[in-house]
Amino acid sequence: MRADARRNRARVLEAAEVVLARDGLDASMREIAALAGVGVGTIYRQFPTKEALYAAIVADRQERLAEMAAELAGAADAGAAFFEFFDRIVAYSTVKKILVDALASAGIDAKAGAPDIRGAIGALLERAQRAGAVRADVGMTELLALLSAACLAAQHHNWSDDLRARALAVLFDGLRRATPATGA
Amino acid sequence: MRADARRNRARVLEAAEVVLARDGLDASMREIAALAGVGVGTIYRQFPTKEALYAAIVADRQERLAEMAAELAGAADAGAAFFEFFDRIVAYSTVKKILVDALASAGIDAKAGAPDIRGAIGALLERAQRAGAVRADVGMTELLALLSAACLAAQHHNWSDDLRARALAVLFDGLRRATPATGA
DNA sequence: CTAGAATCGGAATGACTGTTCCGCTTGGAT
DNA sequence: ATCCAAGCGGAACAGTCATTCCGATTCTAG
Repeated sequence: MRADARRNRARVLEAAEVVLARDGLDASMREIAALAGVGVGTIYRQFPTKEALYAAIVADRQERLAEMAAELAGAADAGAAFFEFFDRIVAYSTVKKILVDALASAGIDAKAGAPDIRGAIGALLERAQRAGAVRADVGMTELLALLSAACLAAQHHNWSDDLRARALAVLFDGLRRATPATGA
Repeated sequence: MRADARRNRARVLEAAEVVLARDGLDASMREIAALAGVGVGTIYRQFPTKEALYAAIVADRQERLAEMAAELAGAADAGAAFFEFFDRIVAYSTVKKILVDALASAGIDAKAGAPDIRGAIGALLERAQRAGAVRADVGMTELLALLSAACLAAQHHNWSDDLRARALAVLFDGLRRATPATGA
């Protein structure tokens, strides 16, 4: 690979991340090319399609998520590990919008699969459920929906650490077990 | 107004709501027209622009939501009323955010004349807490944070009715009480 | 320095989009 | 039954988009 090609690849990725964060997934290739200071053809040499470009960015973010999960995978307290992972993702998402998009493609959008992330979260969930720390009737779909919900709100409203703690406390209580039937 | 025109207007509104909920902002007028079983020209006779069509749906939805809030304000079961209204708002938001964004980008203020949803849900919360259906240590701040989270996720991922029901079931259990000291 | 291959920019392509327009159809008052 | 304006469908227009393509440029091996 020629030196200028490698340099342009990096510039394109950097520009794409900026434009993606600002304009969402409707960002146009022309705009990314303009910000990177290259022609659109240059982008297509490295990334055959728009989805491929986004996938390259998302894959990087997902890798970092997986590392975070792996750290907690062998923790002694399965319940605490699960809830801490949840909390750390939400806290991090306040800073990184891209992470939210990564979660979207990993969990809810069944289109682009990310088995490593799903697997990592799934393992934490299953361990926590076996330990009795999380109710058994919660699946990956519901979990990712709620995790994504917290991330989106935290990012959108700039949740303070305090608000995050109180909001997640309520959510975590719901995740622990179904409310026993006690009227009302 | 001729009878067939009125009938087509209703069919267009119904179809537009379905398509917008499914495809988001990228929904095309052709597709709405196809689902409604009319030509695109028929839509433009009633709604001069795409934004006008969105505005009509927003107005229609807000009216229905305001009616429901008034209805639930005096319901016998304060807890059920609270949770039902919460659910309705989340369901409604899957459509509303899309529309509000579209209207905002067009410079139209969609919030003018909107019902005071914040005040409505505040009243419902207080009543539900007095009835013991919602834990007492949840304030409007936490409630709105969680409500916003659910709405944002529902918008962002186009939650199906089924997913919304299951995700909110967990959240509602968390809202009912702190983790029971005595398990079931 | 030179050749020639790798890489470039950006015009061209084709498939969309919202919107306009017009000849044909049809409701409903007479 | 007749009439005609209100209403209709969908082709046509102008713009966008992602993607392809190719002549011009630039890097680098020899």
